[in-house]
Amino acid sequence: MVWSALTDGFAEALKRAGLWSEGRLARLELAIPREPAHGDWTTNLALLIARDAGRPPRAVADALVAAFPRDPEMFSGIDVAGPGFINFRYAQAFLDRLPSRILADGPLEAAARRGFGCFDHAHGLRVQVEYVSANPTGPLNVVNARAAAVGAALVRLLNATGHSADGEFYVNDAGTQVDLLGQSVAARFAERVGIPRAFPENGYQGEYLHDLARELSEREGRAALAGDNGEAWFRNQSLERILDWQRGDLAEYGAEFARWVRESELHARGDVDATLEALRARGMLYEAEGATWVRTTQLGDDKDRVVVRSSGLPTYLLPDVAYHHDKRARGFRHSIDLWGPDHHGRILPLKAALQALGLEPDFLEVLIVQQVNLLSGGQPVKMSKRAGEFITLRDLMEDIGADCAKFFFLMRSTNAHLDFDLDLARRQNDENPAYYVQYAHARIASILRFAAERGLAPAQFAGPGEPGLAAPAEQTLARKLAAFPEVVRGGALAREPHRLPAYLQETAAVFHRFYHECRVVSEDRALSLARLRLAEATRLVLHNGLALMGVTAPERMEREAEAAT
RNA sequence: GCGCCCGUAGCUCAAUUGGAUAGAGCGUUAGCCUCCGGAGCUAAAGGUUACAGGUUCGAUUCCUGUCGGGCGCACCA
Repeated sequence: MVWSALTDGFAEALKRAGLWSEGRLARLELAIPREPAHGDWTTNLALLIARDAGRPPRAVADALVAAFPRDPEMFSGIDVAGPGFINFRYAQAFLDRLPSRILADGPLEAAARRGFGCFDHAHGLRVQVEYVSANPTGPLNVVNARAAAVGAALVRLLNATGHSADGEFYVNDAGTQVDLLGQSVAARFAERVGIPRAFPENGYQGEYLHDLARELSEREGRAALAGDNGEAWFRNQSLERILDWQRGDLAEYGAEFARWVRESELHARGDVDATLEALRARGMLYEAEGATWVRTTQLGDDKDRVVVRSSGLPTYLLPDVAYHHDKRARGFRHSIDLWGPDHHGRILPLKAALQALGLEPDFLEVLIVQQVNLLSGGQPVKMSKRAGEFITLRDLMEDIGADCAKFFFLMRSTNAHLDFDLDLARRQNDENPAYYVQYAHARIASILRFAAERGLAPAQFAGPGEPGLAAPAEQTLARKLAAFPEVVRGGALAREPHRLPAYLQETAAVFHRFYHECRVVSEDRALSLARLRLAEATRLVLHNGLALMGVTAPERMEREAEAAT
């Protein structure tokens, strides 16, 4: 892989040039320049260490270039440019061999850390990604859908880059929200069977409450209503059913979770109490106004937080701390949590409380998944959370399909608001970027079928006389394919899955250009085989990129009912 | 009032963590199907990166302030 060759090369070059230090190598940043004239790879290392080395940037760059170990099979040119950039240019032989190497690496399987695009950057670092974690009080909404797409993609990206990452879903099945659910369903049920019962203030609204009430057995429900703890029965019955809905929808959507952890487990196991005592033992608690507080201000929070209310019940914070402590105890070295936009106020308190418990300051990383505005006909789709009327994950899957939904959610950076154009997503034509990428994949599959009918397959070689990739469109495409591992590495490192769809759209565009300029299957057998391998390598890269996004890569695509018009 | 996110082409968004001449899609305009899938391609037009300062070799990116939009600021989650 090019990235590791460059990294190793600079370690060697720094030593040979008498400029070695661990810290300088750590500052090495390799990038693929957007301007082709600046080569295929570039680094500003000389600019960064010039001051420290006491020499002008260009002199440092010249020294590094002179000392850089040459591999003519990989790079034909290493140049110093501008104020001191070092630019690398691929050798023709490297580009010619690239398709074969990509095909040898094969399909990407993130969980197995295998395939073209994977590289062991992290040596199995245990990372946990907690995402969605919706309350079990209703169907999953569009922000949940966005979080599901992003979280699942992050898990795959992390595994592809040598982390050992698991997805996890935290179920808030204790506390006031699910109690309120129980009260709401109990009231709806009572309504159904003709027993007067007040609907709770701020109770949950929406059609699904009636569905739940209908599903619950009239016999058991009536008995439960009569008992003292009727609401607990309704709460438990309802949240299990809602959890089943959520699990089913997420599985269908392709978001996988290694574990579903319940808040109630933490209470039952004594983890919450143990956390409280651990905080107390560390001198981080105090009593005031009848409540128990944790000294988070000592660790960067703007106020201390209540962990046990004057009623004796814990606030949300305590089980949250217990949960994250449990993650650490299970061997995860890092936790990436995806939270909704209305929860950013919880970041500082939780981080501070975890430190109060002795966890590393950077153990927890929180990504905010920003809100989604659904647009239809250029207008926002009206949703009323109060009335329980909103578009659900299931609605989205039925309307535009899981592939398209995931592609759209992953197109934008996670922490920016997203305007989701439903009309565009519904369109099955070239304006829809999801189809654009999938179409390129299907088109290549079609070319391969066409070639196979003529006895040509990418695995065949014409022999020593086989031509290289000479046409500009071929070279542009090969260079684009070579960039894929770096997109995966950068996307994982920056937690930015949106780089994948952007790259795939570019790759598809470059392929289409190649297709128009270069006839793949022709009378020239040797040339046909070389181009067929390039096309197949492109198909594999598109497949691998889509796989990281959780989007299918179809062999064929047919439009729905358009011939009729 | 305080905190977080955002402000880039008519619209929706990128810009490789501070890099070299700010790029795509949609929309607009003008073209390309005897040939491997036209769900495709080519070209044109479109910008004082909200505004004003600052930091340095270099700023869309970092800092300060102003303006505008969103979300928080509980002994709910």
